[in-house]
Amino acid sequence: MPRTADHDQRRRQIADAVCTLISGHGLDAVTVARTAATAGMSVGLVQHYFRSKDEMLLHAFQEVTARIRARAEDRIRAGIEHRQPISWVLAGALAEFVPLDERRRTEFRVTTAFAGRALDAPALAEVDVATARRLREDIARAVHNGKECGEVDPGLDPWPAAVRLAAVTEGLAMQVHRDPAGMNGVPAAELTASIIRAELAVVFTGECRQYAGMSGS
Amino acid sequence: MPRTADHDQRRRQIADAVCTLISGHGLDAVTVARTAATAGMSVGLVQHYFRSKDEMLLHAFQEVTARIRARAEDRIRAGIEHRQPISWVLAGALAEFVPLDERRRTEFRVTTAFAGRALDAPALAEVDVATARRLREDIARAVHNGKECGEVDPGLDPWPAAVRLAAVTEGLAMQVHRDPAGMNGVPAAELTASIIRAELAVVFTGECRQYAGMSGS
DNA sequence: CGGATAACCATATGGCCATACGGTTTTTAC
DNA sequence: GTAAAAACCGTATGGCCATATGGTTATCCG
Repeated sequence: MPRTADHDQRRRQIADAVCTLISGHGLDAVTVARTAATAGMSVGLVQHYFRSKDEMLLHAFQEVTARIRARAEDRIRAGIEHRQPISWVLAGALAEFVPLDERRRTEFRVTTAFAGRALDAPALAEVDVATARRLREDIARAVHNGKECGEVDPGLDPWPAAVRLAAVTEGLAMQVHRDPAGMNGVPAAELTASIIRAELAVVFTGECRQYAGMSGS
Repeated sequence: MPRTADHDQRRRQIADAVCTLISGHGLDAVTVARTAATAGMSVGLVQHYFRSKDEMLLHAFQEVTARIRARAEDRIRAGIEHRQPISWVLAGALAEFVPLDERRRTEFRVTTAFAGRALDAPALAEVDVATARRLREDIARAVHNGKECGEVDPGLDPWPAAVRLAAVTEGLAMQVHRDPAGMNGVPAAELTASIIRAELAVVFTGECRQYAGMSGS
């Protein structure tokens, strides 16, 4: 009987506006009024879809992390279809987190801003922790699968390796964020590629003798 | 002729209050009034020492980064005096940045909060960038000195190695921050030590045949 | 002693923001 | 066609905050 609208689409629209504002002027510049204006709607409508500002921010955070994760998974799926070695696929997926172009830069700014606020906002912190854990699990699974393909030494424990790879990726993202032009004459993209490659070479020591696979437990 | 007070001490006192507030309740909880109360003084006095809130925050950020750096340098100096291998000394210095105890946890929270705000505060960003650059320079110098001691292959370029070591350290700090208890049954301290050790082993491949030294260009 | 100067204080002010609230419009079911 | 429910709007309100301002107090020099 009632008038109807696409709830999820509206909420995504608002989340987009939040991200635009954060990326452009920082998390402190995000007010409900400004978000509504950016999204092209009224303050009241934003309130209609989110009980409070905190709820709105939480949803935006979940939205952006989900989007990044989806991109990484797409890359992995594509790599598998093209029968690339796992280490290649993983290198590409990890590079998704390093702010090397405008899109990734925007995402990095948004997630970093949220991570900063997560320091004293348990709901945001939970998203942050869960996201990081999932990434580690994905990496560990890739390493595990690498064993079956002969790319990884069967005796290697995937977990410390996953923590390590997640750490370099995240740290590298910070470095590139601070010096987008690169360091000591080396462009950021090359630096990133070489460091990730080197780091993966420590784990993926064997040749690939099967096609790549990332799925399965 | 005038009444006199220790300017720098007062400013440090205020910076301490800011850090206490950030660590306890986040950067958003830092107001001039609350800072004054925490520092045990009036709002007017804080204004007397800082023209604006931004100036106050900037000084607090500089203060805390300087303090952390001083601690790392102390560690290095002590290591040199005890004739430890450079890789040992460096391992200890890098571990200073990982939030493994309450003091480091507090510092990590404060610097991370500032790093988040630095996304749209050029003055803070400058401090952040400069701090990171200095750390890389210190690491690169250590690697360079490692060559003269025979711990490092003379053909190795210290710069990518320094970026890489800085990246793992920073990334590891994030991981430990999110999972202070450790991951997959491995305590955070052990995980940290083993990863830093492994990472350093890639660079410091030789035996130490001289006493350690970190100074010099 | 006196006055200049810095240290220090309490309050006023003006702006911004999250949220509350009362309303109008549109759709659909019957 | 009408009633109900949701979509949507604009404004009011109350709180909080940075900063401005007009003071008082202590110290020291001459």
